Amino acid sequence: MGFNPVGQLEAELISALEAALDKVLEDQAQNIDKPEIEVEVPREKEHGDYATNLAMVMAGRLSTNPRKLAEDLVEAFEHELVSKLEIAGPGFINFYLKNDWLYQTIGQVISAGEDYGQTDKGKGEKVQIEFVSTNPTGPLHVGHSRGAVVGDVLANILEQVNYEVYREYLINDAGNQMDLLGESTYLRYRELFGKDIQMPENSYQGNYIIEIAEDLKAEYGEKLLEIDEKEALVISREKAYDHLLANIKDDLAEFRIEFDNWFSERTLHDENKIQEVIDLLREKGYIYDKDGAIWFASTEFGDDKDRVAIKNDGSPTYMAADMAYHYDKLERGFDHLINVWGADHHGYIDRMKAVIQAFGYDRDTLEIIIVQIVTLLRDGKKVPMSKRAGDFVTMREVMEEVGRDAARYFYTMRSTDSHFDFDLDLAKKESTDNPVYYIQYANARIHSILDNAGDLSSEACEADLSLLKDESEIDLMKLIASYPDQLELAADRRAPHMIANYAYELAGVFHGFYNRCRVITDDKDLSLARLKLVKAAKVVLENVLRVLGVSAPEEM
RNA sequence: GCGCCUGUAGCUCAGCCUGGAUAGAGCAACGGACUUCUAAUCCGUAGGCCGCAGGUUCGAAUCCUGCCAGGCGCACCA
Repeated sequence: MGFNPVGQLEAELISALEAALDKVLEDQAQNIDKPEIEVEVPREKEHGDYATNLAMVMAGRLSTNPRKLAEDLVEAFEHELVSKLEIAGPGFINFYLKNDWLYQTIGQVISAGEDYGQTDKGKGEKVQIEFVSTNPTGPLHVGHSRGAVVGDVLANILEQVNYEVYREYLINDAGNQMDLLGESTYLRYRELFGKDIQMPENSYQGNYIIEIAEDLKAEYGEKLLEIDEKEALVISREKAYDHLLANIKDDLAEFRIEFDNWFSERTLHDENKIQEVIDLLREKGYIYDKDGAIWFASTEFGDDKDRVAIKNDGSPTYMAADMAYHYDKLERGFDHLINVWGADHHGYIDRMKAVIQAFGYDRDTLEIIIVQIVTLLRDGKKVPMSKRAGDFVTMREVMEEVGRDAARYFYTMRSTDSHFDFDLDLAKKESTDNPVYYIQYANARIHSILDNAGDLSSEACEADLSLLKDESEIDLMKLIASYPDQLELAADRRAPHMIANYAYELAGVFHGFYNRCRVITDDKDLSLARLKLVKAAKVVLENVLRVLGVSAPEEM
């Protein structure tokens, strides 16, 4: 575990540069602070495989000419993989590498197979990631889908680089939203028997409520009209709850999203956890009484204002339940907590971090990832989604309209910071415009090549890769080699879209290679070498698609 | 009013955290490539005061400040 060819190469270049710098400084008998040395891949290919600005940074400190310093550094530099050094521009040092490291890497990629991409960056750190966590009061809609996919893919990425990831869904199954759900269902039930009903202003009015009411009718007949209304409301609520939660679970499962734990908020109430947490915080001095309510002094930790935990009617706020829930998380021994929230909850961050601090943990133990809103586009126009009950597009509808693969890819491909315009027409298109098909088509082409190669492909492992010299071959090898590094970066930045973009780029480079370099030719040695490269590309493409949760069809 | 996100090519977006050389990609437009492993592909052309104004720096799309515009929030709702 821990195979990251690009990361390793960069580390080697940096230490070789450091050695060169030491040599130069010693010659000049200088004693000066050394900067953090960095190498980067230049934008322009003409600037080599890597470049460093070290000479320019140091020149300032030594008050010397950067180009002169660069010359000294180049003179002192030594690394077996570097074929050529060049000084350019205001004092950049450009590195040109021998291809050997690529040839070596390709072999390692094939042996690693589906493990390729795994590194030890996370060192087994235990991370809990909580996402989706919607009320079971209706089906998941498009707004939830983005958070669902982002959370899932982020979890996959973290797992790849050896974080021990635990996925959790908090079921908000307590409080007055649930009661309202029960009431809405019961009213619809009464309506089925011809009773006049008046749906309250803020009730749930989607058609799915009527379906649940019909289930109730089928199961209980008129019985719920006859019994005590309180009891009937509870039965209605529980029926709706079971039904809707099952729906949510089905939808997510079909979207290839699985959780390690479904945490019921009710258990916190039933097991008196909320009171326990309030007592604990009161002991610490962060709880006080005012205006008949019980307050949490979140301003002690940077929140805008203090927050009510127990209302003056004696019932806990959602905040109180969340406090108890997060205390429970912390007590379970995770090293780090990540919550994926919709943009409409960003105002909640400070108070939740205050909670974490009040419990005596570092506020950064809890990390909130905010996912910006989604707009659906059809025919280039926004699909209207009013907040009026029932008037929204569900996650299932989108999934069924564009397919799971496209839906998952689209929800992943943009930075979570950006508002996202989901172009339904594009996602459905089976053509070059659609990034999902573009990527999957690359995979299908790989399979086609391997099929055509027949027995030849089994000999490919022994191939002499030094025959691979075409620019498109080198580009492909480089991109393949960078996969573990990309995963580490995406994990670090909590940026699943980087991996979606990587997959797209990989497919693009592969298509370029495919068009330029015919794999199976009369030249057997070259054919074998290219087959080996194709096999490595297959490994990475399949791995990255697995991380994205997108299928890799063998033919299209 | 306060907080968070966004503003980069006609459109959709990368790049910004960690400053670097001529700012990238896809779509749309235009021009090319199929007797060849899948043309669902590839190659090329054109397209930019990186929202505006200051500042820091040898160097700013990137860092800092102010402003403008759009979005989302600012409950004893969840």
